[in-house]
Amino acid sequence: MVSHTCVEEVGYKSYLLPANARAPRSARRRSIEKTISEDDNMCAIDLLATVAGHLSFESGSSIDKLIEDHRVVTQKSVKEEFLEEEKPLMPVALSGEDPYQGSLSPCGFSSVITGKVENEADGFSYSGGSDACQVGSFSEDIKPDIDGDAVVLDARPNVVVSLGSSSRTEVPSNGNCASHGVRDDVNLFSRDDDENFSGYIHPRVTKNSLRTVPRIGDRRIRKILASRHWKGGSRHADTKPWRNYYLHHQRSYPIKKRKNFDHISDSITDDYRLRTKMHRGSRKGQGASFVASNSHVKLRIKSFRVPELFIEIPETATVGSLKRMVMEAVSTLLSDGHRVGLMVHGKKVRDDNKTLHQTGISQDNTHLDSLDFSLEPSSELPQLLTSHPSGHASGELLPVCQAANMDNVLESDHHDSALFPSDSLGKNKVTEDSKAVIPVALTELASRPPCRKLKRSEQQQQQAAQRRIRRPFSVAEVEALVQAVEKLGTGRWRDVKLCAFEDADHRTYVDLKDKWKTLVHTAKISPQQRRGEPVPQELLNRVLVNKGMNQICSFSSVQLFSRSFRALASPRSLNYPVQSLNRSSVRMESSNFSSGVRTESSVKPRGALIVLEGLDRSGKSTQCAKLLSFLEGLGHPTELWRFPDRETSVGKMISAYLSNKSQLDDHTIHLLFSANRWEKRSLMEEKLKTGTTLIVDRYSYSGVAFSSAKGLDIDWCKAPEIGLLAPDSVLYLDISPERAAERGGYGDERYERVEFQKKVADFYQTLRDSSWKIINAGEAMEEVEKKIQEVVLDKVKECTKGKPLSLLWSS
DNA sequence: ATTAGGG
DNA sequence: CCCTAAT
Repeated sequence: MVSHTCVEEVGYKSYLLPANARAPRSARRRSIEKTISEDDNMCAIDLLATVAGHLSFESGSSIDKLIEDHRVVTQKSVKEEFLEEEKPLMPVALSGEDPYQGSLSPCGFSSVITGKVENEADGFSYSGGSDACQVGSFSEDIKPDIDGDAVVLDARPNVVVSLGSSSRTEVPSNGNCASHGVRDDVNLFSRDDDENFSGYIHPRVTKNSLRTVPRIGDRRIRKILASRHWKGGSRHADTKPWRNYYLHHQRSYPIKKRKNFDHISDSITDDYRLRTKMHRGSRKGQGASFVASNSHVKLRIKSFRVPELFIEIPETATVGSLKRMVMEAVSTLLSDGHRVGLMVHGKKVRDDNKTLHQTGISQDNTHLDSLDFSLEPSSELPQLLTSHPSGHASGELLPVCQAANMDNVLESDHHDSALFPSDSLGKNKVTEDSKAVIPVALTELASRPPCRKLKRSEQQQQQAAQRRIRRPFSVAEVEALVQAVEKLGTGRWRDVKLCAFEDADHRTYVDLKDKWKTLVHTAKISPQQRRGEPVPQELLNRVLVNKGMNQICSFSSVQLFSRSFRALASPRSLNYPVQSLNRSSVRMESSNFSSGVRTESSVKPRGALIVLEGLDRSGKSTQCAKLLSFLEGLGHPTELWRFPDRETSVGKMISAYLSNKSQLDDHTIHLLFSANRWEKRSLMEEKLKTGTTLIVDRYSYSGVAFSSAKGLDIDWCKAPEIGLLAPDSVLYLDISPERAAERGGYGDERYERVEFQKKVADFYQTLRDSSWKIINAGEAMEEVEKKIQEVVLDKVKECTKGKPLSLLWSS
């Protein structure tokens, strides 16, 4: 019909609509079977269908013919450049002024109807305005005018044709006659919408339906501000042949619909769907008002936004062809995997699994106007329905569908589809009705084609089924997780899962990853800010120690460990070059440990080695975490370490011992603790030399003090520690054993523990040296924190200035 | 299928 | 916990 120019030439992408896109809309009645359970798409489709119907009508060609035409066009592949223009609104035939009422009453939705009516009335008014124009365009009357003018939208790219009134404005190029003509018509149209709708669209059916059932089905398309730009067009273009319309930017146009209460509308939609073959969704009710009784929410969608369409078409093209193009474009859009987007209070709701209630859509407090439906480009096809193919709840559906009301159905569809009150237009589109028009069965609509599905219902189901329940991690789980991460590092969640949570089906590796993420966060914040079951600080510190650890790191550690271990065994190997760590920051150090320590350190700024010591429960771990945050907050490279480091080979032995899985002689375990520090020595030196400050939770002093308290000779205990890096500062958190015991954690052997701790405290005293700073740990946590910060900041500055590293007890 | 991030 | 992009 219309010659099409290639859009491509223009530089746009031309899309051909799939021939199948439009199916003949022969079927008028909506058979349940036909209806496919679909989601949003369906709704949209329905709307489109309606629109299409109108268009075809206007063109005067029979539907079939239209279809044919479309095909032809498609095949020709024509690429025409058109700007699209408008879009038809679908006038929905309304009988009388209050079609709704008429229709409703039969259905029993009178109340609803009423509400709607008003709304619609509003809508009408709109239509009367500029918006109306578009509508008018559809009418045959208008055609002539349009044709004459030749709607040429223009070749320029990005011309947007808006269906709505606004569109006109936007389309400057045309602006002329055509537009004007259109407008005038529009007004007319709006009036006649109902009649036109019924008549035109469904000529056959129309007759009866009109009379008998007043439906409402008008829709207007308005242009809404385009808030979204998709690229969908291009995307689609690549993969699918489309019509010649551009979807560059799409804007959404809200289409207003009226409810169709009569069959006709439904049938139409159904037919359309069939035609288009799009089906996936079941139908949805049409604009609906919602009311909800029970826990059902009823929605009425008056309009929804569709993406913006760009069309290029030669001036010589006929209006009819233009309309067809638009129609096809719309159909294609709908069929091409677009889905309905939902916005609640301006916030986009992406989680299809959420329940309406969770989303804030509830019968009582929902302001329907706060809901916006829109068509969105979706890479994926409709995904929804598929999940629950089998609809269970047929019961409700059937009744609804059948009895009912197409209207209801339609409305539902609309909802799903997208209604959307554009901001400009649309807020009020959705209104609440006092009554529930459609009882939506939660059940699905699914498999069958229940006439309509409510998205909501679907969502609810899905949601219920999919949203997993929250299962807070227990301390034991956290420990297992921490242990696994210490072993495997981060970045291997699959392995972590297999390693520590193989039996916990409800913990996916993603969950573990997420938990780790939250643990790291938790460890960084102050205990006061934490919620939920408190996780032992000890574990959190281990989290901090291991955060960001990856396989590479662990590997390095192992290597370093081996090296240092060898070094320990035979001093000869001390000059073993430090292998470059995986990290680029680490440079190869050719110097051997000892020389490096003594001489090279002064050359460049280095990190400080800060050690926190103290009795159990003195607050070391907590303060370590705070100090870490503090230094990191200053932008100072800092890491938190702790001994024993259970990650190493020796560390595992220590772990086994500590967990009573192995019995070791006190001397043996002491040496293991010492070896554990030695295996980390080289890495420690690397870190310090490369500017990283290390905060170490327990160090040689603890080892010596505890072992000595057990009865070992203190000098013997110190021997293996000789040669380790000496801390730049030792912060001793001083607290009396009794006081520490009051903090809990000593369990039943309180007395024993206290006595032992006293011994430990005594040995600590003998180990004091100039690097020590005694901090009164009995003070408020904040005070302690503050004092520590002062001391550490000082030390860090000294080290930055080149304070040389020294060795422990070497001289 | 996993991972890494953002929500 | 979910969702998604990237791998």
